[in-house]
Parts: sequence; structure tokens; C-alpha cells
Amino acid sequence: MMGSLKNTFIRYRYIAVYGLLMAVLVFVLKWLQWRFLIAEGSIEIYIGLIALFFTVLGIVVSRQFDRRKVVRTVVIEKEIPVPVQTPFIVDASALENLNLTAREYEVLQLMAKGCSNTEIAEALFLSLSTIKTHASNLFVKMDVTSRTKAIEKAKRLKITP
Amino acid sequence: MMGSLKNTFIRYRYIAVYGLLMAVLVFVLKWLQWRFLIAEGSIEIYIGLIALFFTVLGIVVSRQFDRRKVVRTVVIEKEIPVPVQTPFIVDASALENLNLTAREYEVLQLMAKGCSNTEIAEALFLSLSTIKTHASNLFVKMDVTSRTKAIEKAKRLKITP
DNA sequence: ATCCAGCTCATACTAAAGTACCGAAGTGCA
DNA sequence: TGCACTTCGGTACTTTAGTATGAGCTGGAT
Repeated sequence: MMGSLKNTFIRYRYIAVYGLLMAVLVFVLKWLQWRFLIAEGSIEIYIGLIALFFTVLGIVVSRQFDRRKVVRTVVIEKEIPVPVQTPFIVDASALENLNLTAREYEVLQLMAKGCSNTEIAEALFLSLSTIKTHASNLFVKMDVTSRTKAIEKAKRLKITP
Repeated sequence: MMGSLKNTFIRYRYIAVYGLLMAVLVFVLKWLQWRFLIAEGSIEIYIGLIALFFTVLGIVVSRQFDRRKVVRTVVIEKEIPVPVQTPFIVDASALENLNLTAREYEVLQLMAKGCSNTEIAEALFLSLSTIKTHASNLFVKMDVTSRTKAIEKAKRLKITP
């Protein structure tokens, strides 16, 4: 209750001050009128003073209101480098160029995971001989001479994670 | 020359406009005074009009100036995530945990690049025996049993690209 | 039906990788 | 100086990887 009343006062205090100044001014004017303006011809000075006063008053009041209204928000877009974890995507074209068969690619993938030929054979339910054959064939197709180089090339060509 | 003169005009045009309005006003006031204010008692209305006019004038002039001067800019930074290809950074802590010697780490790095033991020996100007020793030792430290597993683990722990 | 690519497995062999153990030389430190 | 550690190199051996070749089987294309 008290807070909202206080806020209301703050919000409209410029209007209150303006009204108060107006009241003071009326007294001043009446006093000036009574004091000096019996004599004819000084009416121009009187009006000039009033004009000056109200001009200044208008400026002051305007500035008081504008001070809180003219807040221009400028949104500046700032590029912030964010390390984005690239989800692995197979380079399909690179993979097709190698002309690997499905089995050979399977073997290659398991190789890249560090499996030995024996482990690959167990994983695919094949004999060691078969794995060796596939491995040998895929080495020829990939133009490498060892599994280590095959793995390095496969990762470089983005056909294995 | 022409440009600076034009700029000067633009800079002070509000003052010029203000002066012009003042001049016009004098004519209007004189006319009003001659037209209506023969009768006594309407002087308060006359002064009231002048007060109102100059208040409005002050406000208008003030706003014109304030429009360009009192603009408080609030800068709001808007984050724009920019995908940046993560430059490889070694996980120093993971590397330290392995307690690899400098030579062993060198061998590991070359392994990860697909080099055979012979190639590593040639690259480091060492004998094949030495490379085998280093390899065997680093396998124990990395708790793996083959170079392919060592490479896979090294990449997974981010100690090689 | 025939042909062919791909998958499977096998054998035999060579090459490379990996293990184990050893010793010499250098380095840093108490 | 002696100790601990690393580096380097060696020998001997086992295991794994890789090559070469052949053969049986299958599904799909011609």
C-alpha cells in the first residue's frame, strides 16, 4: 500500500512540481503586475519574461521526461566461437570410390576400433582365414599395406569415426 | 567551403527556427493586443496563452535537441554460435596419467599416423629393436596388447590427433 | 542356363609385430 | 659416488598380420 503510493508519487512528481511552479508563478506574476506594471509600455518586458520563463520551464520538463523515455536498445550481434561437437557423418562419396564390399567395410570398421583379426573373426562369426582374405583385399582397394595405414586413411577420409 | 557552411546551417537551424518563431510571435502578439486587449481584464487570458505557447515551444525545441543528443544506447550482446573446427588439443592430464616417456610418446604419435616399426625407426634414427622396446613398454603402460588398440585408446583419450 | 561378383574357408608361406630378457651408456639427484 | 631412471640396442622367440593361391558356395544379372 505504502509502496504503490510512493511509486505513484515518483511517477507523477514532475506533474506535481509543474503544478506547484504554476501556483508560485501566479503569485509572482500578480506581485509583478501590482508592483511595476501600473506604468504603460512595460507590458512587453512583462510578456517577454513570461515567455522566457515558460520556455525554460518547457525545456526542463521535457528533458526530465525524455531522460527516461529515450533509451534506445541496440542489439549488437556478437559472434562467439562455440566448439560444436561434430557428430560423425560418413563421407559417402569417399566410401563409394573405394568400392569396398559390405564385408570389407565391416572388417575395416572393426579394425578402426582396434580389433585384431581374431577378434573380428569372433565378432562376425567367421574364420580367421576369411578375415585375412577380406583384410588383404581391402588393403589393395585402399592402396595401403597394413591395417594401421588403413585405419589412418579411413579416419582421414571420414569413412570411420 | 560549401559543405562546412551547410553543416553550420544544419547544426544551428533549430536556433534559427526558434528566432523566426519569435519574430512571427511578436507580430501575432501585437495583432492580438491590438485586436482584443483593448478591454481590461482579458490580460490574464492573454498571458495564459503566451505561457502555454512558450511551454509547448520549449518542449518542442528540447525534444528536437534531445532526439539526437540524449540517446542512451543499451548494448545487448547476442550470442551467435559459430561452428569452429576444434583444433586438436592434447589432454595433458590423460597424457600424464600414462607416465609415458618422451620417446614412447614420440613412437605412439608416429604409430597413430600409420607408421610401421621400421618407418618409425627410420624417422627417429633408431634401430628397429629400440622401437620394438619402446612400443612394448608403452603398450604395458597403456594397458593394451597391440598397436591398433594403442592408437584407438590414444585417440579416445585425446592424446593424439 | 551361364556367368560373375562376392563370401567363405583353407593351406602355405613371408613379413611384421610383439614379448622377454639382457646389457651398456647417459642423466639427474641425493 | 652411488642410485634410480631413461634410452638405446641386441638376441631369441612367439604371435599376429599380411600375401598368394585355390576352391566351394550363392544370388543376381545377362
